[in-house]
Amino acid sequence: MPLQFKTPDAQPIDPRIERLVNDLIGRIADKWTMLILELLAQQGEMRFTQIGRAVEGISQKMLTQTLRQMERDGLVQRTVHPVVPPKVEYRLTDLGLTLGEAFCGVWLWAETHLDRIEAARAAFDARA
Amino acid sequence: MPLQFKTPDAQPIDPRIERLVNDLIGRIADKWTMLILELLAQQGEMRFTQIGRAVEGISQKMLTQTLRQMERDGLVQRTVHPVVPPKVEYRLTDLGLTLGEAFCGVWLWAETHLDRIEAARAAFDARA
DNA sequence: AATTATACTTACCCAAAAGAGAGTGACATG
DNA sequence: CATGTCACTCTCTTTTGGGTAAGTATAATT
Repeated sequence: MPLQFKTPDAQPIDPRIERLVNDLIGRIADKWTMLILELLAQQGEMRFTQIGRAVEGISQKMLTQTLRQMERDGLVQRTVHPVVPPKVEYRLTDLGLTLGEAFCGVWLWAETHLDRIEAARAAFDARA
Repeated sequence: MPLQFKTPDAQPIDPRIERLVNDLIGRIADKWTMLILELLAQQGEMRFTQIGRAVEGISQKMLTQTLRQMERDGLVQRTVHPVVPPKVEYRLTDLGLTLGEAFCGVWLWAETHLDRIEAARAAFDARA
């Protein structure tokens, strides 16, 4: 029988909360979500294609999908203006804004430690 | 021709940095990485199977893979004790620790706003 | 002589995620 | 009358993520 990883030997904090938080982190800690969050945090209100152009490499499908998820989670507010051609605007809710602020530290970290990471990688690859 | 998302119309901050940071975020904003980071931040040094038991649902494969990546990025230090049976210990580097701190805000946020998110979801699903 | 323990690696496979590309509706403009 | 715009949606294919199971090495235990 192979290893199984079933019974934890660390202290169980509060399994219910723990699971929910991990679940939430898993959903929010997603590349596109973080990128869009950053963008909207600094740009305010934006339209669909505007976001698409700004977030490099995202496909229409992922854009819609991510935006919908964020809307469902209460992070963005979606405003449809009933005009032709359609005009839909996205902006962070206050909940989204607070998440943006929480992520701020991560961005700063990334910017700050970019070269250390690249150096670490180079070193690692050289060793291997 | 469908939409293309090529030319940004927002101000280009510094495309090189921007790309690198996004890239980095993309690699770090991964479920397992974040979970292991959290774990090591609060537990200090841990062995392979210990981590495996503590991180619920992770398979050996993903554990090794994630740990290797983190090592490569300079986030964890891997110490092999040449004994039999093998003993390998993992701990965060100072770089890893700072990242853990940066993420701390996100965890707090998740814990704090859990119910608002669940409420938002319920409301959204009710509307649809 | 067989089993146990640890920290893996390798091979195989499947399902889910993501990308590419075309299509839609309704009006405005050339 | 054709073309373009916007915010999508739909379908198809490719890529990736990740699970399962087995194998490896070595020494101590039974």
